[in-house]
Amino acid sequence: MDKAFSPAEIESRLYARWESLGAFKPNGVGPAYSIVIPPPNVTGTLHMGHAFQDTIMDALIRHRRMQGCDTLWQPGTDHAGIATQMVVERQLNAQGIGRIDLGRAAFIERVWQWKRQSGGIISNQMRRLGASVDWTRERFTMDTDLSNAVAEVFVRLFREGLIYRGKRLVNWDPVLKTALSDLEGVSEAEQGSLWHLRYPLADGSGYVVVATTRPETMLGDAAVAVHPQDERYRALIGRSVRLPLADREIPIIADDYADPKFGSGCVKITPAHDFNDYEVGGRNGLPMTNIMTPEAKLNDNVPPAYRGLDRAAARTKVVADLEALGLVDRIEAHELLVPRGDRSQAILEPLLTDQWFVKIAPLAAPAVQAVEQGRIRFVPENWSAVYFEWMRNIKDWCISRQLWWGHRIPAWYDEAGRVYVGKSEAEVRALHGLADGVALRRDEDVLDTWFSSALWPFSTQGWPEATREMSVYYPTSVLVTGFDIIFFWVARMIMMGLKFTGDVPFREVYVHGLIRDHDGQKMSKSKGNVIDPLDIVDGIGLDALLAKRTTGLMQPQMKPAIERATRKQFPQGIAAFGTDALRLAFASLATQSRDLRFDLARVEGCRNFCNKLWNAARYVMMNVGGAEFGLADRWIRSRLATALARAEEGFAAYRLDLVASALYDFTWHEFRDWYVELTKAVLQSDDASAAQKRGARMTLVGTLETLLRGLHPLAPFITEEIWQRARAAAGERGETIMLAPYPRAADLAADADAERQMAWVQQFILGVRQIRGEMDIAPSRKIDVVLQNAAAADLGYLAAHSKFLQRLAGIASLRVLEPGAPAPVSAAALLGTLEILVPMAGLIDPAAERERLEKRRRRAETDLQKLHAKSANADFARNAPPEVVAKDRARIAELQIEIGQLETQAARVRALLAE
RNA sequence: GGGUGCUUAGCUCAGCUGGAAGAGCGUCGCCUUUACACGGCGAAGGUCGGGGGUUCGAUCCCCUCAGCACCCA
Repeated sequence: MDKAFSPAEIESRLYARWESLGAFKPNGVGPAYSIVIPPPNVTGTLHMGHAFQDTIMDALIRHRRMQGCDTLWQPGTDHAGIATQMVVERQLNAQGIGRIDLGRAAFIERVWQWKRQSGGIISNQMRRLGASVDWTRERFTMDTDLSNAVAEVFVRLFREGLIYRGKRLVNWDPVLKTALSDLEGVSEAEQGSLWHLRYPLADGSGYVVVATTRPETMLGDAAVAVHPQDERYRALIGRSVRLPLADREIPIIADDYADPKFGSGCVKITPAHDFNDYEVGGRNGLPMTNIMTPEAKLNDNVPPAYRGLDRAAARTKVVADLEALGLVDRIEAHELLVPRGDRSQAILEPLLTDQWFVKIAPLAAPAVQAVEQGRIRFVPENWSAVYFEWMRNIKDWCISRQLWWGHRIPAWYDEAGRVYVGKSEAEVRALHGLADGVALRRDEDVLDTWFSSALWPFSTQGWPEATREMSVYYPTSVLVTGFDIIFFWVARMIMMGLKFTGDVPFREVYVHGLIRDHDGQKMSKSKGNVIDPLDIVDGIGLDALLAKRTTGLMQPQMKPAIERATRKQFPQGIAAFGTDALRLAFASLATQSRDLRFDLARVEGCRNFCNKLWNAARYVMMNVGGAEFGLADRWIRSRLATALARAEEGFAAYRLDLVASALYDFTWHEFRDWYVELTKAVLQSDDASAAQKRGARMTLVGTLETLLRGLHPLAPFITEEIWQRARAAAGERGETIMLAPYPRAADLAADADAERQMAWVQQFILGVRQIRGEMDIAPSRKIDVVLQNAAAADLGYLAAHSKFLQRLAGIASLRVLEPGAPAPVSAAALLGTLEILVPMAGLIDPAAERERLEKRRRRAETDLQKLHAKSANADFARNAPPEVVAKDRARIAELQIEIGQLETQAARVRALLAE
C-alpha cells in the first residue's frame, strides 16, 4: 500500500467494476427498499445540492443493500420545460435565429439535439460521486412510456371533471409569454409609489380619492370600492364616478376588500389585472376588461392615445395626463411586493387568458389525510406543519404553458371550438365519431413540467401497466428532498400517487437542509460563490476557478468583487480531496438544520480521516502474516459494538451526521489512538506469546474489516479499496464490499470487564502523559515511574498490563513502593488512591509542578463545592432518584481523596522549593 | 399580518426522554516515536442570546424580550 491514500487512482476503477458486476441492480431477494431520485434537469450540471442529496440517498441505499434488502435506486432526468427551452432559445438567438422563425417542429428537434449532446453530463458526474443507482433503468420524463403515463393521467382527470379549461386570471410572464403557476412567481419587496388619484363623481358633486400602486391599470377599472362599514363613504355607495382618461362611468360599490385604514379607504377595482380585484369583480358581477397584450402593452380596449404603450410607458403617460387634469391628489413613497417570474425575472402581469387547470381540492383532501394518518411521515416531523398549511389553502393548479418543449396537451378542437380530450387524435375521433373530414386542431400548449414530475414515483415503474416493478418497488420507501420543493413536487406526488395508484408514493419524506456557502449565502452563479463538487473531488487551480466563476456572468460588473472574494477564500485554489472525503463531509453536515454552511475545512478534515484510515490499514496489513485474545482485543471489540449501535441509530433517524461521527470517533480515537498503539506493545514485544500475537493480529484485521463495512455507505471507494486487500486476511469472501453484510452491533458483545480494566489502563497512561506534556518532556525521553499507595486491584492490573503502560506512556521503569517507604520528590498523577509518581530530579521544574498541582486542586475544589451545595439541599436527597444521589456521593468521596493527595504532593514540592 | 426555524468554544456545528458542557477546523507548547507531519502527545478556550418561571436540579420544558433566517399572504 502507498504511504498516502490517493483517491483519484482508485475511484473510477472501482466504480466501473461495481457497475460491471451488476452490483447496483436490485438483487431480487429480501424486503424491497426503493428510492426514486429527484430527477435533475436533463441538460443541467451537478451542483452542491445535488451532490449532497445524492450522497444521502446513496448512503441509505448502500446501507440497506448491505443489510440484504432488494434495493432499487431509480435514476432519471427531467425535461425541465421552461429552463431547457430558454437555454436552447438563447443558443439560437446567439446565432441570429429566432424560435418562431424556426417553427415548432424544428425547434423541438433542436432541443432534442441539445439533450443528446449535454444530457449525459450529469449522469457522469453522479458516477464520480459513487452513486449506486441502477443505470439500466434510467428514465427521462419525455420517454415514450412516461409521456404515455402523462396523457393517461390528463385524460382520466379530464373525464372526471378534475381538469378543466377556462378563462381565468393567471400569472403571466410577458417575456416568456406563458402562464405560470402560483408557485413560479417570486414576490420581493421593492420601492415604489402610492398614487392618490381623484376620480370625479359622475354627478359633478366632487370627487373621491383612490390610492393605487399601479396607476396605468386605471384604464381597466370597473368600479371603486369602499368598505360597507366605512361611515365616510356610506352615502356614496350605489352612486358612480366618471373614470378619467377612459371617460367611462363606473359604480361605487361596497365590499369588505376595501381597507378603511389603507390610503384613502377607497380602492379602484381592476378585475382583469389584479388577483384581489378579480375576486371583488366576481362577487359583484363587474365586467372584466383586459387592457393588455401578451407582451404587457396596452391593447385596443384603452383610448387610442395609450394603445401599444408598454406598462411602464403607460404609467408615465397616465400619471402625466392625470396631473395635467389636476387629478393627482398626491404621491407618496411606498414599498410594495413585486412578483417576478422565477426564470425570466420579468415582472409578472395578472392576465385573463384561456388556460387548463387541475381542480385541486378533491385531490388535496386525501393527501392531507395520508399525512395526518401517518401513512406518510415527514422527517423531521415539523415539516408536516408546512405541508398542511399549504395544502389547506391550496388553489387550483394552472397546468398549461405557452411553450413548445414539454408534454403537449392531449386536447383537440374542431372548427366550432368544441374541445375533445383523448390520448391521441385517433382515439378522439373514434370516441366521438368524428370523420376524417372533420378538421381537428391540437391544443398548442404544453403541460407544466411539474405535472409529469408529480407522476415520477410510478411513471418510472411502468404505470399504467401493472408491472412487477409497481408491485415490488411502489410505494417507494423514502423520498429525499429539500424543503424548497415540498409544494412544487412532494405535495403533488402525494396527490397524484394517491389518486392513480390508490397508495402513497413513499412512506417517509426525509427533508434535508439546503447547502449554502461558508457565509450562509445561497450558492449562485450571479453571486460567484458556487463550488463545483467535482472540483473538490479532483481539485482545481486558482486561475481555473476564477475563470469558472467569472465567465458568462449576467452582471459582468460583479467580476472584480467575485475575483477578490475567490482569491481571498481559496488563495491556492482547491486541493483534490477525493469523493470519500466530500461524502463524509456531506454526511457530517446532514444535521437537522435547514441552512447548512459548507466548510471546505471540514472536507479537509475528512480527507485526513481517509488518510488515517488508510494508514491504520497499512499498519494492520503489515502485521497480518499469520489465539489468545488479550485485554486490548476484548476492549476494542466491545467499543466497536458501541460505535455500530450508534451508527445504526443514526441511520434509523436519518441522522447521517451521527452515523459519521460515531464511526469517525471510533476509527480515530479508539481504534487508532488506543487499540493500534496497544497492539504494538504486543506485536513488537519479545515477551508476548505467539498466541497473544495471533489474537492481536486477528482482532486488528477483524476490526478493520468490520469497520470498513460500517463506513462503506458513507465512503464507498476507500473502504472498497482497503477491503479488497484485507478480506483474505479477515477470512471474508465475496466480490465486493458493496454486497457484504452491514455489520450489526448485536453480533458483537459488550465486554464490561474489558472496558473497566481498559479504563484503568487509559487513566494511568493519560496521567503520565499529562505530566509529560505539561512539563515538555520529549517523547523520545523514557521516564522512570514510581507507584505509591497501590491497592490490591492496582497491583493486579499492573502485573497484567504493564507492557501497555510502558509502551503508551513512554515509561522506562516501573517501581512499586513498599508501604511506608520514602517517595522521591516527584510530579504526581492520581488514579483513585493510587499515586503515579514521576521523580523530578533532572527532569521537572518544581515551580512548574507546583503550578500544575495548584490548577488541578482549584478545579477539584470548584467541583466539590458545587456538589456540596447540591447535596446540602434536603429536597435533593428527598426527590432525586437514588442512583443520582449515590453517584454524587461517590463523586464527593473521590474528590475529597483527590484534593487530599494533591495537597500532600503540593506540600512536598513546596518543601523542595524552600530548600 | 400569519407561520416555521435559529441564537452553545475564535469559526462551522452536535448535544437523544432535564441528572458532572462535546466534535471538526483554528490557537499555544513539546516532538523526524520505522503505518500516517493529510502526523503523535499535551494544553488553553464556553455565566449554552437577555430576563423571568416550573423543578431537588434547566443548554434541554414554559413565558417574555432582543437579534437573525426562511415560508405564506
